[in-house]
Parts: sequence; structure tokens; C-alpha cells
Amino acid sequence: MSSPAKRRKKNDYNASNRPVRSLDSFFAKQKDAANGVSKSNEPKIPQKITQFQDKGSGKAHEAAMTDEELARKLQEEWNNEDLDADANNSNEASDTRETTRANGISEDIVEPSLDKPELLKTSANKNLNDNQESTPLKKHVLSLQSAAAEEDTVSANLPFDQSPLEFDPTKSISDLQKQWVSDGGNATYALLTRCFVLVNGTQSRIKIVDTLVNLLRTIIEGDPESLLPAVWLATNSISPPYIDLELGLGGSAISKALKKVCGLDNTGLKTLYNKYGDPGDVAFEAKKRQSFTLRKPKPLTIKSVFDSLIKIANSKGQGSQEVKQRIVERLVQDARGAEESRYIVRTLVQHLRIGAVKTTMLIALSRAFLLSRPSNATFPVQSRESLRMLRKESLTELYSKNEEIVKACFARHPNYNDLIPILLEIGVCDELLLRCGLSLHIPLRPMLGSITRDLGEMLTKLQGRDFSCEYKYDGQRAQVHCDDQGQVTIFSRHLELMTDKYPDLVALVPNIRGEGVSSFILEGEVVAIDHESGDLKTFQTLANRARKDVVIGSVKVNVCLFAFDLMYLNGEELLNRPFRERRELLRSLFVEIPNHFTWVKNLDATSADAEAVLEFFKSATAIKCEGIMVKVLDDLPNPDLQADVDSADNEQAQPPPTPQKTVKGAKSKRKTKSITGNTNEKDAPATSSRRKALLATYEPDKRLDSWLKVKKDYNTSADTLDLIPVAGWHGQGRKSKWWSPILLAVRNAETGTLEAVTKCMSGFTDKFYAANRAKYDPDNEEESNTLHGKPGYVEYEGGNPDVWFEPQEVWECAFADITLSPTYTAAIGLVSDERGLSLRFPRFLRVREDKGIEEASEARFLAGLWRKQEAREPRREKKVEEEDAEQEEEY
DNA sequence: GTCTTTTACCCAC
DNA sequence: ATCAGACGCATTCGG
DNA sequence: CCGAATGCGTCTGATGTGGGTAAAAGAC
Repeated sequence: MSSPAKRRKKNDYNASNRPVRSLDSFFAKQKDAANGVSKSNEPKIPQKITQFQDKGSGKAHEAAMTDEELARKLQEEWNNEDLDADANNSNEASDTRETTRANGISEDIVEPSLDKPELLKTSANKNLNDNQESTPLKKHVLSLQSAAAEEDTVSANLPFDQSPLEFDPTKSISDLQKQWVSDGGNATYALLTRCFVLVNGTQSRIKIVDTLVNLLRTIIEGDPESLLPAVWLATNSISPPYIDLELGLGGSAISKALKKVCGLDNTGLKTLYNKYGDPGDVAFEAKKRQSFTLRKPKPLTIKSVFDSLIKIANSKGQGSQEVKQRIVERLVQDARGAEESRYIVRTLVQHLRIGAVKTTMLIALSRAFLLSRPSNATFPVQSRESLRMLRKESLTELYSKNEEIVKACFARHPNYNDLIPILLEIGVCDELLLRCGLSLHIPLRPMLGSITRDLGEMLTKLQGRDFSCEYKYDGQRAQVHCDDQGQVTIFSRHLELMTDKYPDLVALVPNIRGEGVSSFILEGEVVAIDHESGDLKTFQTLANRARKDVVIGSVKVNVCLFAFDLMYLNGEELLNRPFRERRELLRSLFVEIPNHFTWVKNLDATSADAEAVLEFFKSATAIKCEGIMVKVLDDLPNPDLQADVDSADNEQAQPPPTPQKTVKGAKSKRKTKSITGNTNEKDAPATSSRRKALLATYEPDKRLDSWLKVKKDYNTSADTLDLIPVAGWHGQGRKSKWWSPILLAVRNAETGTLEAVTKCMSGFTDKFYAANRAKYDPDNEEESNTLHGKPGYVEYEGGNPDVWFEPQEVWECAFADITLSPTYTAAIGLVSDERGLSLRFPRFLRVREDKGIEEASEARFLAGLWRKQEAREPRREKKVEEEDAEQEEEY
């Protein structure tokens, strides 16, 4: 065994901005089974008896338990029940609980419009009555059987997965409440589930929003206290990222729970997971096949599920895994019906996959509060009818105004804990921005730059405006808050709290305040640096810093903060000031501390300065920056006046001054076409006349063309590698029908082997995936192009791919950097004896039809690229050392 | 029991 | 970080 | 003049690399 395979993932943000975690560990135990190591009598008897209608997937032996075993099992279960009751601080007696809950069940699950609610209800009640007098064990058995019977009936007659009820828009909210909020007054998890099902079943964004609005309205009017947990659950986040509340739960806990609760064995689990690529779907299938269960499910409410998550997040220390496991299993058991199981599991892995996350939720919130308010609130709401009366334009305008308010609040104060209570109190109004806006020590969501292929595209996007170019250092983005007391808080790009990671910066930051500066929020890039020489270090070096319990004395990787923006100063928001002004304040009121704090290197230019910009870009890459950021400096003086002037000139700034595009209804028929004929540039279409004006303001949480990210590897002229696909894995989620990711290798001419260099999942079209899956098809007897097991000539120890390809084609791939790898062996021995090389940000470009595998890139070539990359002198970025013959950028 | 190794999570890009 | 797909909207095109 | 086609912006989801860290599992 050599290098342990590492796994992780990250995604850009979802609602919480918390990237989605990898589920590779879903199969942690799989390997054991495959190797025959499985501790065969470990999982065994699930806590409930299961039967599978499907042959193959289930385990017959479990259904064949003897009565004795069953009794023992049940006793065990019974004991567990007590334990759990204690653990839950529940003082209800179990049987009482079950009684009340049972009523809840039929209420929740039965829809008025469905056929046999009454019948079900009575049958449930009858069973409960039967339970009344019995010995504990017997009573338990009976109750279990009753639950089983009920579940059986339910899944036979009222499956969640078939024709879930619509949120009928003609129904009043109070009708919906009756349907969805149980007698106890708490919104049920079934309500959420139903909403997820509806949302998941549509591709229409409009319908998704409508469904969410109905959900939110129901909760707002029926059970406002559940609104916050509901929003948390629906957006996969139990807290804002900067509050340390992690589930610490991944695929492995889920797969264990599924095995135990649903009686799946490794094979069944693996089969299902390979097929669906989503643990929730596995749970769904497993539950669907289960004809009955012994354990009485305890109906889930939004709050109870949320409380369970909190409990999971809060359990730490030795034995915590087991505690978490128990809660997870309990939740999975308590899920009634297949759909609820699916979404409970997806909730647990914090990956709902319903096509609605942050933005959609914010939109839905803004609309829900237009129509609904909690009973104790007094803000005005409108009726559906009054909205229907509105002209289309006015409605759009009303919607978009409210959306903008809510989005703006969340961008400045991304914390549902604060936003939701205020919304419940005052609804969506201008005051919301005051009550829930930018504050010190609360991060705002960063403004982002849109990626830009090359300088030509850059100039086009800039529409002729004056701009500033800045080095894009390869480090970590940091948002630094400092109050007048000198207390400092540092946030990462994804708003994680980084204060503890950078005690050196915390000590430094109060000292960068110049005359008259007390409190501020600024943004910059933290880069590893040699404090003596000022040489910039690589990103990999920075990543080596410890993260927790860092004390200043023990810091081994020194850093420098390169500031580039200022959003808040002495109690005043600067977001609406143009960039030139913010930058001026940043540069004049703060003091440089060489090699500790400074500003990003910059060059101001106009579209006439293409050459200087190119030089600047080159100088940036020469000191190992990723490229440059380009930012619009000024707002348009008076956008309205410009309107008529420049539609003739594509390069010119554009008219629409109003951020709300909706206002355009009036006369904006404008001179759409005009003289576009004169344009010879392909990328300046006639449509440019309706482009939005570039903003020089700081627009939190937006990715606009007023900030452009130009990186060296975006360009087609960057180095690429011609790699050979050698293996693949079953994809997850929407890619579950294909191989993804795919393992790529370089050729080693000396040894004749293929050395794995990276996995790749980006850059493939769905069409390509489909063709690829058909080409490498292990089930195709005649022409499968796959191998049984790893061929000896492939070097890869990082895991067990689901399929090995017969090497036969060459793919051209792009990447940002070459990294020294702990897992991959490509070019090992050529640059390092212990480590091979791999790629940062690999992506597929195209098939090299013209190349055979014997023409694929060689390990030696890769090593050569690595040396070239390392050869770029890390130079001081100011006070250039004199030896620079190579380039000369700014003065 | 204590120390070391491995795993599975978290986070940066 | 990366990229592709899907939707919605506005404008343009085809008949 | 209206429906279909097209272009653009926005949102969503699937998963790449390296490395740190807490807790579990293994070694003695």
C-alpha cells in the first residue's frame, strides 16, 4: 500500500456557500467486501425485518429469522428505544408517544383528495387500541406490527412517490395549512418532502419558485417558528458558514445506516449506488422495496429533523461517531415512505439536488412575504387576486424590487438566523436593508469576476471604459474586518472564519490603519512570502499552514496581505462608491508594511493600451501570479445622456442606467439596430446596445463584467497535455449514467507503462459522456473496450476505478498548474523520487483524433513542463531586483 | 492503556 | 477552482 | 403580424488538485 487515496471535492457555493462534500466514502466498506475481507457476521440482522419484492437486491435470510431471533432482536430494539427516549430527554412514555404520533401519521400522510383516508385512520387507531394492554415486549411487537401494517398499506395505496399533491393555487393558504401542518401545530417534514418532490419533478424555474413560495407561505402562516429550520433544510445548510456547526457526516455514515436500516448488503448497496449515483435515491429504492417495517416510525417534523442535525453537529470527541450514527439511523428509520427517505438522506448529506438553492430560495422568500405574514405581524400583504389584477410589467417590477431587497440583504448579511426573524417581523421593505445589512465582523459575500479568455475578449467586455489591471496573486482571498478597538476578524472567500488561522495577520492588521482610520472592512489576497527577500511562494506552500490553534510563534509559513478593495471605513459603507474612490481611500489611508501588508500591483489603462496591458499580464505570470484582475474604475457620469450617443459605437459604454431592467417597458424600444453594419468584430453583436452598463461599485455576491478574471491558462495558447484515458468511475447524480470522472495517464517511454496523472470530469459534454459510455461498455460482449481489472502496465494506486479502459485514444487536456503529487506517480523519479506529478484544474478540451496512444504526451514532457513552470523566478514584486532583463512592465 | 496509523471529514484553490 | 446544461427573457427571423 | 429561432445572462450541479485535523482503528 502506498499513498492513501485522498478524496474531497468542492463546489462553488450552494445556499450556505458551503461546498458539497464528496460521497466517495459511501463505499468505504465496499473494498473489504470485494477482497473477501468482510467481517461477514457484522452487519447482519437489521433492526427491522425486511422483505424485498425485488429478487437480488435484498437478503432473504433476514426475512427468515426464527421467532427466537426475532424476539431477541425486538428486545434489543426495545432497549434501544428506552435509551433513545432518555437521550432525547423525552419524558413521554414510549407508548404515549407512539399513540399521538400515530395519529399524526395518518393526518400527515393522508390527503383529503385521496381516496381512503378515513379507512387508514381507523385502521391505525384500531391497532393502537389493541396495543393498550400488553406486556412491554408484546406491546412493542404489536406496535411494530401495526406500524408495519400501516406502512404496508401506505406504500400500497399512498406512496409519496406517485402523484404527489399539487399545491393548488386556488386553495387558500389556510386549506394548505390544514393539509400540511399537523395537529400539534408543527410543520411536518412531509410538507418539506412534498415540496422537494414537486420541485424535483419540474424543470421550470417558475414552477420551482411557485412551489417554494407556497411552502414558505404555508409555514409563515401556519407555523412561523419552523420557517428558519425549513429554510435551513431546504438550502442544505444548518448555519451560515462562518458559524462552526458542521455535521461531520459523510457518505460512510449514510451507507452504514442504509445497510442497517434497510437491510441492504454491500452488493445491493453498491448496485443501487452505481445505478443512481445518489445516496438519497438508494434510500428511496430500498424503502420502496420494503414491504413493511417492524419499528414504528416516529413522524418527523421540520423542527425535529433540524434538532437532530444540530445534535449531530454538536457531538464531538471520542465516541461521537457512534452517537451521530445512531441519530442518522433513527432519522432514516423514521422516514415514512420512499420519498421521505430520499430527502432525509439527501438532507443528511446536505445535498438536496432539487435545482433550487440560494438564489431561488431568496426569490421565493421575497415573494412569500409579499403574500403572507405570521399572525402576530402587521406588515401589509397582498392577495393573490390583487396581484392578478396588476399589469404584467408592474407585477414584474414589484417582484424584482422585492427580490433585489432580499438578495441585497443576504449578500451583505448572509445569515438566515438574522434575516428570517426580521422578515417575519417586518416583511420585505426598505427597512430590511437597515436592520439586516452590512456589519462589522459579519462577512459580506464577495464580488466576483467573470472569466475572460484573452485580452481581446477583455476589451470587448469593458465597453471602452477606463479600467485598472491588478495582479491576481495565487493565494487565498481574505476579507478583513477591524473595529475601532482593533479587534480583527478574517473571512475566507467562502466566508469561513479564518481568524484563528492567521494570528500573525490579526496582530498586524490594526497597525496598517493610517491617520484617522478606526474601523474598516477590506479585501485582499493572502500570499505565502519570504519576509526577508519578499519572494512569493506557491499556493501549495500556503496550504501547508496549520489551521487550528495557531500561535504566532509557531508560524512556519509567513504571509503577506495584498489589499485590493475597501468596502467599509469608519462606520461608513463604501459599496456604492466607484472603485477608483475606494481604491484611493485604501491606498492613502493605510500604511504599507513591506512584505507584510501592501497593495496589489496595478496598472491603470484604457482600451488603447492593449500592449501595455499585455506586458503587465506577462509580468504578472512571471512572478507566479495566476493572471490579472481587470476592474472598471468609474461609474458613468450620466448614463442617461449617453444613451443616444454611443449605440453607434459598439465599444462605447451603454445606456441603461437603471439597475432594474424591468423599467425598460416604456420607450426602450430604442434604436436597436442602428449602424451595427460597420462593425467588423465578430464579438460585438448588434445586441450590445442592450448590454447592462458596467458598474464601478462593489456589488457583493455578483459576478459581473465590471470585474474580469484573466488567467493564463484560459487562453488557448496555454500548454496542454495529450493524455490517455485508462479508467473511470460511475458518475453521481446527473452523471450517473456515464463514466465520470475518468482517469488519465501519460506515457512512459522508458518503462513502457502508462502513469496516471489526474482524474478529469470537466469539459465533457453530455453527448460525449454518452458516446464514451457506449464505447467503454463492460456489458458489451463483442466490443467492450474494457479490461477485467487493472492492467499491469498502468501505474495507479489511488483507488479502485469501476472500470478499466483498454487504452486506445488520446485526449487533449488543459490545466492551470502542475503539482507535486502525493498520490499520482506520473514522472516519478524525474523531478522527485517520492512524488509524481499531477494537474491543478484539469479539464478536457478535445479528442486528438490525429494521435495514437503511442503519440500521447510522455512523462518526460510533463517533467519538462514542470521544470519550466518552476523556473519562473519568484521575484519581488516591488523594488524589482535589478537583474531583470526579461521584462519591464510599468515604469 | 498508550502510541501510531488510517480514515473521513473540512477547506483552500 | 473548472465546465456544460437548462431555463427565461428579449430580440430577430421566417412565413 | 405572429410564432419560431437565436443570443445572452443567470443559476445549478458534478467533481478536479493539495493539505490540515479529529476520531477511529490498529499495534504493542
